[in-house]
Amino acid sequence: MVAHVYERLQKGELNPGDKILESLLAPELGLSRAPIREALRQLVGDGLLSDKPQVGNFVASLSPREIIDAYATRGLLEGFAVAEALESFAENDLEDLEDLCLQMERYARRDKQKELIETGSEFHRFLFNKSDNIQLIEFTQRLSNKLHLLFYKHWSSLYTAEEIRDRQQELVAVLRQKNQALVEQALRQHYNETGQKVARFYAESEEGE
Amino acid sequence: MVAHVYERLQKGELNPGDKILESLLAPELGLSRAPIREALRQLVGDGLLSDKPQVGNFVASLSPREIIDAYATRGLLEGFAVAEALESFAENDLEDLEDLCLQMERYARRDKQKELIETGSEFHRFLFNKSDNIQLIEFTQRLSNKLHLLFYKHWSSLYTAEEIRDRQQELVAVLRQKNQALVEQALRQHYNETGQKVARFYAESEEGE
DNA sequence: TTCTCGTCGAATGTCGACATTCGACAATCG
DNA sequence: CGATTGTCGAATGTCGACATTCGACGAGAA
Repeated sequence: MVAHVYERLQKGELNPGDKILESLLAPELGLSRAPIREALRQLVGDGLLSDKPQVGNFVASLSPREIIDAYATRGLLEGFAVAEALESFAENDLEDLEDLCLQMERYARRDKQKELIETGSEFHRFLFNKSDNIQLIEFTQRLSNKLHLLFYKHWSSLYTAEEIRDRQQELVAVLRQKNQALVEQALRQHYNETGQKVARFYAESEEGE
Repeated sequence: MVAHVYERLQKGELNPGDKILESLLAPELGLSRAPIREALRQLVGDGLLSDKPQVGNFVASLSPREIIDAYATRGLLEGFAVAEALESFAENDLEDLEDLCLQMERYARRDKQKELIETGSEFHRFLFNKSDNIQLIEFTQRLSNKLHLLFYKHWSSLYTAEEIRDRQQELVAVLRQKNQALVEQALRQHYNETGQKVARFYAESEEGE
């Protein structure tokens, strides 16, 4: 199943560039190669793996530029989605979002990496939930999977607890103004900053190998 | 191969909702079911087919709403890509684009459907070529394939020859102004209009069945 | 020593057959 | 007569084996 490979990727047992041997995964999961191949194809479609015909599947390895671009694209999509659904954010929705900000701060302070990331995902899922543009949702979901998995390990070390809280709260504050263009711009910048940071962080950690 | 199914879809031999029997395609192409399944998975990933587990693959059938959303998303992506690369459009690039506009008008007048569509694709490919955001390019390519194939038949009957020329020329005129926000807005509107029109057209042609 | 060529192993791509599951039809019951 | 259930066919999902191709290793020549 694809969930198994997801886990392996999260646990860091598989690093970017590593080759995925279907002939190893198959007996490991007690399945034949056919369903394994299907799962791998799906992961390739999600951008988590890259496929070289007649050679094999490899864990995707993004260049700093690709990382930045991927985050920028995510900001573009999410900014548009939220701006379109801006009207449907009621005051109590915004308060829920602010609660999530504070919760994230608490998790960040206590080094609860897993819970922090999960709450962060929930925050953005909440933002997106109001959108009903299926196409947009699908693309964003894919990007989210991709980025989430590739940088799961680093996420919690990018910002301090205060920065996390402030950055998220700023987004909520922009939502309150009910200005579409502003919301788009804010989310783009939000993701651009994170993209830059991830790319830098990633480049440094690659140097040490 | 996937190209074969593409053709069948273009020729209208396969209509939205139709079931794709892999056990029919396999002998037809002289292959076993394994490579057929891989090709179908790819088409599902591109959004051209939908997959119901344990049931089969079907030609994707979009609701008017999904059509509108897909075009809106395309406008979002292309608008952003072109706006980002706005600086790199030189005057002779713009002139090339204007030539393409006139060529489209000629093809439209002479009912050269195939050439018209191909030139239209070239126009937008040209717009996109300056972008180097791989993630953006990939998403747009997918959307392009999807929309192109599903509405190939109708494209040439949506606008008159003059409308086609004017609409494209207006885009070039906006490019000339070198204003990012304006470009984004223009391309979004461009695709929104087309999306609305395709959705209407499609809904009407569905009624007659 | 270094470059080239040939061989070999291993992993992917493909195949045909089997198992499983879904959907339709029909017989039975209320 | 209508609804429910059981049966049957057919298509998908899965499997193990074979064919093909790529990459590495090693031998030989310059």
